[in-house]
Amino acid sequence: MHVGGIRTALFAYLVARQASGEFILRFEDTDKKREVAGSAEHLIASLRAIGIEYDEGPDIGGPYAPYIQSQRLERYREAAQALIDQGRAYADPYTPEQVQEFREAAQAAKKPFLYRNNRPQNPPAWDGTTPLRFKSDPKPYTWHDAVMGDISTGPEVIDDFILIKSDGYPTYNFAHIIDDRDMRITHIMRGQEFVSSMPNYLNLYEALGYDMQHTPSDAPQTEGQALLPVFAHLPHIMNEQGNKKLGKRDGAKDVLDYIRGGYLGEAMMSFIATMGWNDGTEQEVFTRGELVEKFSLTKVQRSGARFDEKRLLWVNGQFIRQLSLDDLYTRVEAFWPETAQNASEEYKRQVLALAQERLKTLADLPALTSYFFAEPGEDRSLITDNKQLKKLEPSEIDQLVAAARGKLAGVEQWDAEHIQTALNELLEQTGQKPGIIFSLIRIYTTWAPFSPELPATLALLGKDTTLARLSAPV
RNA sequence: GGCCCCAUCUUCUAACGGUUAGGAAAUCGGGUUCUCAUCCCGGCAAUAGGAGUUCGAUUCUCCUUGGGGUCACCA
Repeated sequence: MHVGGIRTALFAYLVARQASGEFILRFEDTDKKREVAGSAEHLIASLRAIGIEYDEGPDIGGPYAPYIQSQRLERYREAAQALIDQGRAYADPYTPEQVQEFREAAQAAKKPFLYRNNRPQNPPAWDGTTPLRFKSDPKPYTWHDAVMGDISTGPEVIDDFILIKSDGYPTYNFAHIIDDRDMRITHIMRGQEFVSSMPNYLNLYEALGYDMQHTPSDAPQTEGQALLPVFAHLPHIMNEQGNKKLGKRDGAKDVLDYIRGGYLGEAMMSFIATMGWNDGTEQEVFTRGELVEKFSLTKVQRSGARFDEKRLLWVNGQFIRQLSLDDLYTRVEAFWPETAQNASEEYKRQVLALAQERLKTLADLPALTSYFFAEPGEDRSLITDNKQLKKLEPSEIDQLVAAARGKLAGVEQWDAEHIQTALNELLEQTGQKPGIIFSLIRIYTTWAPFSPELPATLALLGKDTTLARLSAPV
């Protein structure tokens, strides 16, 4: 489940929460040929990881169970039969090859394909082994979309689409409408690609006896007649090149990949919500509570947004820094370097406190902290590439390191404050700049390209380790 | 090709018809006793083009161009 799909779910979730409504999860598993084992569990895990909770669903049940379309076939058959009885559905007598011929003929004539141009005069009774088609009533429609605004189309886009496939399963086009009615769905949010199907859906809603003038938001639910749900079609999230909608094939990572890669669920939620939505102020990151409070479909962008991973990285850093140390500690559990295995919890918490403002993702932890848990490997290039240190003779370096060791050995109370004092005295005694002496100590004790502030680092490393690393043979 | 939707910095975006067109990311400078990060300050950078309406258009209308979607026994 990539960010595009998650965003659709997120917006629906936010609208539901804001209205104190229910957000329900329904599996639309009517394409048995393309079903992927494990995808249901994966999808649920993705929703949970981002922090989207549903109130009714396949695994938790609810008043309109089952929430799995393959278990509701009887409902679709009943609804289909009602349509047949009304004369609004009929058996498709053609073979797939014949339909394909119609399609190619339309293409050759440079016209859009419409099945109804070949609608059979006297279709056979439907026996369930052929597709069942909707007998459309082509007409123009104008409707309101909560995101796109008012949209109009002509009769030429309405066709006799398939209600039930020859394998007995309904199409999405049919099943979702029946389920939505059964489950009293008030809001439909989905990708923009469904806009072009809307006229067909509207035609079916009308055949089903819907009140075409009102929606649940402007009219009370009436017993006899179903009301049209609110429609909100969301613009696509584009790939980073911006030339097509984001999909797995363009390397769109699964949201769980981001979680595994050290991204916070709430950072993902904030980032995803602000792709195509903002509250009109200059606020850049939002907590879930703020999103529920401030989200509005009317402020959703109508144009597609590109997926900008750099911005996600920044948002993630923002959230990491806002976490309490306790909270952060529980979240980084799986990200410690292996060498931290035997370290005490207290020690790890202190290391984490120093690393917190440097973490862009939780996965950065090992690179930032390894020298706190194991002897670092010497990397002389840190000295030879340093524009101040490379001017020094090796003997000068040895003298300065020895002086530092001697000074630090005399520190009685080993904490950041006393180390700082000793370091300042060392500066005076050697007459060297911080850029020389501090760099040297930092490099000898960590052998890392960067590390937290020196006094805190040494304090945490401990006196013995600090002195030992400063006396290592060069 | 028909139909539908869209169009502000590189990117995400703000702007009741009246603003030096704002913020954020990225990037480039500077500051915070060493590095990295944080934080702060500053720089760079946009209304696709053309008509029209209006005293005045990023904003309203039309055309052009560009982009996306769709035209499945997929959703």
